[in-house]
Amino acid sequence: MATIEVTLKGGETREFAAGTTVAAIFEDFLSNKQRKQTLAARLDDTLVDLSTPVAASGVLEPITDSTPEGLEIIRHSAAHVMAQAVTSLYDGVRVAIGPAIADGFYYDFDRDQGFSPDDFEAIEERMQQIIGSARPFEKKIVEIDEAKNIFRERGEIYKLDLLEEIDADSVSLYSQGEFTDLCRGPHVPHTGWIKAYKLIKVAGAYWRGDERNQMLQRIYGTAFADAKELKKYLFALEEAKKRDHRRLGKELELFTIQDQIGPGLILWQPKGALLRRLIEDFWKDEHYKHDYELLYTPHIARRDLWKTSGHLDFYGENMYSPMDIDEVQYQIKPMNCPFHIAVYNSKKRSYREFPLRWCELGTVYRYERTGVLHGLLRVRGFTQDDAHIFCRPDQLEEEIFNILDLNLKILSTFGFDQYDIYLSTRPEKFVGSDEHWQQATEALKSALEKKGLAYEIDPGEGVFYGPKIDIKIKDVLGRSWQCSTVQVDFNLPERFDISYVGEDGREHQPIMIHRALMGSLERFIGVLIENYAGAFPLWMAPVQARIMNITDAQAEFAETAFKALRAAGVRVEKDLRNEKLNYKVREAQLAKIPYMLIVGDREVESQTLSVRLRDGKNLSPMSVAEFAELVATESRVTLE
RNA sequence: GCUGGCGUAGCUCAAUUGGCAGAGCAGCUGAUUUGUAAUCAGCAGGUUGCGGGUUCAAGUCCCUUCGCCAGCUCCA
Repeated sequence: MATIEVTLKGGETREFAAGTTVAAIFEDFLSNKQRKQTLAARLDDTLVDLSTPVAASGVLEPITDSTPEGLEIIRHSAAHVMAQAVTSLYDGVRVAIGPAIADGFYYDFDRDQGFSPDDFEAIEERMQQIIGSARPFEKKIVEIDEAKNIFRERGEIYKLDLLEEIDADSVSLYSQGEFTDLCRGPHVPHTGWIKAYKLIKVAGAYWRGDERNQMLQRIYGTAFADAKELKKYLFALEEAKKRDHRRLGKELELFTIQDQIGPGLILWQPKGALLRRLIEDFWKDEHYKHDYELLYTPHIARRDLWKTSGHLDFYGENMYSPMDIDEVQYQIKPMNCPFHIAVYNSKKRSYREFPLRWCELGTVYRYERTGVLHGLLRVRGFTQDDAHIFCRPDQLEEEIFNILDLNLKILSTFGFDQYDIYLSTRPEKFVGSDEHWQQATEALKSALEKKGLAYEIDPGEGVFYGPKIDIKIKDVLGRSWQCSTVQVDFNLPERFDISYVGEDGREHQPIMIHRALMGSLERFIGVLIENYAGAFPLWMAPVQARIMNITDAQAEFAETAFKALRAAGVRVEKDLRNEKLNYKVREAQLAKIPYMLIVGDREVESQTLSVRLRDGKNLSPMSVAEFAELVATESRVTLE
C-alpha cells in the first residue's frame, strides 16, 4: 500500500497510508484536548472536513473553534441545521442559500406565508433536537446530473438554478439526517458541535440579490463556539443600539425628522446646529489654509443646465420634478458641479491660474426610495463638503495626492484613523474615451501608492463620468461608512466645452476633479454621533461646560462666572434651578457635557470652581480664568 | 420600490376574548435650600398617524393612505 508524508503545520512529518482520514491523522498528531477543539482542517491550501481521506503528501493544519475559519464553519453548519429545522417544521418551503456572514449566518427560504419572530421559538427548539442528536454531516460527491435529479424531485428550483451555473462534472452534497443540501463545505463533524446559537431577525431578500427576482424570506441567526461568546455578542448588539445616532440625536436634542416636513429631511436643533457650525468652521479654516477658495451657489437652475450636464440622462431618476418659473422650467440641484463650472465660465481662464481649487458646503436634494432612508446616514436633502479642482492633465496626480493628504488629516482630526480604500474603475454605462479613463485611473493609482495607502480595486463601480477613490471610515465598533470620495471627471469639461489658454497660446480643455472629504455633513455627523456615543471631544462639543450652584446662596457667583466664561469664548450653560446637586449632575451627565462646574459655599469663599469630568473624576478647584484657559488649550484643533 | 414588523401624551411604554384611554419621565405650579447620577405634592397634557368600513360598541377587526423599523436593491 502506498504511503504518504503528512506534515503537521509548524510541527513534525509522519508517514501514513494513503487514504487515511484527516481525523485519523490528527488522532496520531494531536492530544485529546486539542482534538476536542478541532472541527476541520486546512490541507495545503484548502479547508476540508475531518472525514476527508488524504490521498497525497501535504501539510495539514487543524482548524479549531477559536479561529475565524472555525467560527465560519460552525455558522455555516448552523445555517444547514436551521434549514433542516425549518423544512421539517413547515410544509411547502423551498430552500435557497445559507452562508456564514460577518456576525453569523442566514438562510433564504421561499414560503408563501413568510416567517415572523414568533416562529423562532419553534425553529430553535427543533434545532436543539437536531443538535442534541449529534447527527454527522455526511459528504457525498455526485455527478452534476444526479444532483439535478435529486433537487428536481424535491421541487428545489433554487438549487437547480444554482446547479445550472456550476461548470463541473460533479458537486458535493452534505446530509445531516434526512436533510441534504448542495454545498461546498466543509462542515463540523456532527451537529453536536453547534453549541451556542440564536436566531436574530427575519427579513426579505431577493433571489440572487436582484429586485426583479422572487422575494425570499431570510432568517438571520448567529452562532459562537460557546455560550459566553454568544452572550458577549448579544451584549455588544445592545451597546450598539445605545449609540444609535437616531436615538442619541433625540436624547441630546441634536436633530429631528418630522412627518410634517417630510422623510429624509433634517431639522437641526440648536445643539446640533452648533455642532455642525463648529465642524463647518473648522472645515472652512483648513480649506483656506490649503489654498482653496470658497464658493456659494444657488439651489435651483434652469432645466436646460441639467440637460447640458447630462444629469437628466444619467441621474434623472434621482432628481425632483421641475417647477415652473415665468414659463421656464427649473430644477433643484442634486449636485453642485454645474454651478462651479458656471463660475469657471464667468471669464476666460489661463493656465497661470491653475490649479483652481473651489470648495462649497453645497446643499443638494436627491430622490431616494423610501425604504433606504435612515436617520442622518441616508437622507433626501444634504450638504456636501464639495470641491472641484480644475487643472492641467500634468497636475492631476499631484492634486489627487494633495487631496488624499488633506482628506486623511481631516478624518484623523475627527478621530478616524482606520479606513478601507477602494479604487473604482470604468462601469458599463460610461462616457469618455478609453485613453482618458486609462490615464485618470493611473493617476489615482499612483497618487494612492505615493501616499503609501493600501487599496482594493472595485471593478466597474466607477461613476459614468470617471474613475474614483472611495474611502470608508471605520468607527470604534469596527463598522465602516462611506464618506470621502475623489472622482476624476472628463465628462463635464467636454459637455460644457470649457477651456483655458495654455502656455502655447492655444485653447485646451482642463481636467476636473470632484471631491468630498466628509461626504455629507449629515452622514458624517451621524457617524460622529455613533463613534463618540454622543460624548464629543471638547473642541466640537456643542456644550463644553455647565455651571451649577448648590443653593441659591451661590447664584450670584455662578452667574458672574457664567458671564465671564461666555465672554472668554467657552460654550457654557448654567443650571441655577432650585434642585439637589445630585439631580443637576445626573442631567449634565446624561447630556454628556464634558465639564460640570460646581459652585457651593466653599467655592464662593475661595472664588474657584469645582470641576467634574464626565467620567466622574474631579479636577482640583480652579479660578474662572484658569478654567477658561484650560478649555482654550484643550479645544484647540488644527491640522499640523 | 419590495418582504416582514410596527404607529397610543414631548419621550419610554400599559390598556384581558372588541366594553369608561392609563403610568413613569419631561413640562407647569407650590413646598423644600440641598456637596458630585433622580426631594415631595399638585396641575395640565390625547380626534389612539390620516381617511373610510364592519359592529350596539373599535386603540383593538377589515380596507386605503402617510410614516417608522429590519433586511434586500441602490447610494454621500
